[in-house]
Amino acid sequence: MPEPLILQVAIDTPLYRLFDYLPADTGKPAEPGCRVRVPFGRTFTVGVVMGVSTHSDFPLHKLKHVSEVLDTEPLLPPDMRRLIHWAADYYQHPIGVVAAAAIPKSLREGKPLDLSGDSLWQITASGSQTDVASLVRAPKQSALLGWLTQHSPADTDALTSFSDNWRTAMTGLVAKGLAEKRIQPCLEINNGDVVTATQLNPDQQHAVDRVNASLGQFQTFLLHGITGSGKTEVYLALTDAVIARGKQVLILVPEISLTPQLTRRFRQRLSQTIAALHSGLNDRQRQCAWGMAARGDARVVIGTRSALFTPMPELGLIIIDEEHDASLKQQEGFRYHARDLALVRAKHAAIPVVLGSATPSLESLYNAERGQYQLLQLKQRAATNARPPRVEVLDVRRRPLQDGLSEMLLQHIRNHLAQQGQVLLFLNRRGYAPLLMCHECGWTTDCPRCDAHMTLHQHSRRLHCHHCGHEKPAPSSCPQCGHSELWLPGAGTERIEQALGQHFPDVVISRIDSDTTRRKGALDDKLEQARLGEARILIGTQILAKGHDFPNVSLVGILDADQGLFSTDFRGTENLAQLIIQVAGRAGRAERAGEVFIQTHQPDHPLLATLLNQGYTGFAQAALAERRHSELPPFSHLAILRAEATQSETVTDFLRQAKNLLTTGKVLSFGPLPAPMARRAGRQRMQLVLQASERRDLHAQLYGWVRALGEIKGASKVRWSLDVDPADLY
DNA sequence: AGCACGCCGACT
DNA sequence: GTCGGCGTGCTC
Repeated sequence: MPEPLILQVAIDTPLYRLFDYLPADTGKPAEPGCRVRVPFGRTFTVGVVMGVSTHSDFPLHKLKHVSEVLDTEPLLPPDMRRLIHWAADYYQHPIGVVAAAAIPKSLREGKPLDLSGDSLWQITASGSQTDVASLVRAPKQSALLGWLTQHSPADTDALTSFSDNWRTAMTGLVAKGLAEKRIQPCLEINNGDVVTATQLNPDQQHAVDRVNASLGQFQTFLLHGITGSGKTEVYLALTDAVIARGKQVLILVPEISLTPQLTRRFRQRLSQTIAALHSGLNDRQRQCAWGMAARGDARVVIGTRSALFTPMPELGLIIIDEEHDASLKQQEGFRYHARDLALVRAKHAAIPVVLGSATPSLESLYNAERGQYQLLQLKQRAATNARPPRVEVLDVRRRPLQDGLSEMLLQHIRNHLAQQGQVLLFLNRRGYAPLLMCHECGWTTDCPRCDAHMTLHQHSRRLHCHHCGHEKPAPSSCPQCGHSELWLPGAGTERIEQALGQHFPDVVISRIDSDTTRRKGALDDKLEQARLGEARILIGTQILAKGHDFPNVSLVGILDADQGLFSTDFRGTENLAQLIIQVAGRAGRAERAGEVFIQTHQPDHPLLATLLNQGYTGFAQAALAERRHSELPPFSHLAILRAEATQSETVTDFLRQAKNLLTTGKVLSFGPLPAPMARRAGRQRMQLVLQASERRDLHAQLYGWVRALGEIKGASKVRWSLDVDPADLY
């Protein structure tokens, strides 16, 4: 009797194992990498075959049959399956959940891979010659034809915004030969002229040569290039070289809208099929781009974190832009770091990786220092006449701040505006004021569900909790003592915008934060307005710090550096230093040398001093020395068990038992400690921090420990998650 | 995570 | 009587 064939299937469920199935009754084979529909519990679900075997640990008579094989060709090639296994093991996350993260949603749901692209409708030659008024008997068609003369070709989104029921009219126009449907491939190819490459400067050329010399083997390069030094030119030259060898290139960028910008630049320069994977795509476009890369039709993929999981059969190079950026680490569920996984993928594929940044992470600098990575430096600004900005600390102690702005800073703003400069102000706090306080009795606007204040949003006269989303009308007098004078300490972007409007009534001010850019396309509009110089003062949050080019900005102001200086997190100062350098890099990118002003109550803070006197590298040296001294990453390895429940005793109990389940002295544990915001959205949050000197000791412990956690009594009342290599301790 | 079973309270 | 509250157990 032949041994039964057992299919090992990854299923999107929080269980740390594969599920064994018998082949489909139809006899259709399911190779590893194919999706299968399977009976699971009392329902059906879609899974991916990760392997086949001749035996199962599960009783044979209890095995069910696969109900349908969804792919004839493997959807996930062997290297992707290997990466999924590796990641599930490293992050101690259920393999089915990891596999699900590697596949676009529509494919995860079992739909066939559809590479047909978007539908576009366009006016035909006969349509453009037809007098719109001649369609008197069909007013809807007449109107649509008139609209099409202006908007052809139009996609479904555009047509829907014209009219909800355009399809009937369109069918009529198509029948009359006045309009036609065309399929737009989901990959755009540059049909126009290719912009010629600019001459690389010696630093750039050296970097390109070094990476080119390593093609075909695993090697990590840290490309440390000051802002404006032309990292993108290096990426373009490398991509060109790799494509010329018949290989594909994967480029990862941080979240928040940088993808379109970079994609545009690549399309202008390379007449290549480029797939962009960013948040603006719908499910269809996403799976189409993914599929084109998987077939090898797309030679370049540019995307955010999750694009790391795009199958690319001819992958020759991975580039991680802004490798220090926190958005490369997923902060919920499957908490992977795309940069770290990229290194694993590159190692398996025997190809080089380039990590680019003006402010590399301390981990990467340390790896470069000890020879793990090759350091490539770009020290010259690429644009010939650009000069580095002048940085000045504004000591705001004992000087009255009006709505968060010092008189010194206002004076500088006046000067720059008078000289036709553009001003960019950065404040990582949105809203009008971070809280309201009663001058009489000290009452504050505490969130009922969090250990946090509620922020006043003046425009809507409402209080918002930025941590749980709770909202209510802002009171006009104190609800506790009835006093009518409520004090508004501190300022957010909304308040700065209003104050600036009073100081500079004739100047266009643009506020760029998540409140003003919620509408789709609003961010792009605002960025365009800023680039063109229509808005003379820009005030914004984090969004403004990320790589956008504003050639006319001559003054950059960091309104509250104290926020970062007082951060309790071990990466707090690193993040602040990166932010200051990144934001400062927005100043004076064109012909004008810029000025950067940092408002602080801590002008003598050693971090600021080191950063300003010795630059980012000097700061990094000092910060690494501090990390070494306190045995923090990269000099030790951390994992956090985060847990929350409605009752704090439930959480403490759970974490205490978890701590008792640790079996080795090589892993130290700290806690249970309350999370920095102990109560959030009505739930009590605690954590247990694990620390080990050796990575392998930590991982040897995690495997059994994580599986034992679910067995803890009372665990079902606790929401817990493990974070390996946490980005922060929050 | 879903989903269903199961055993107690307040409704037509 | 039964609708539904969420505790508990299971998923090849």
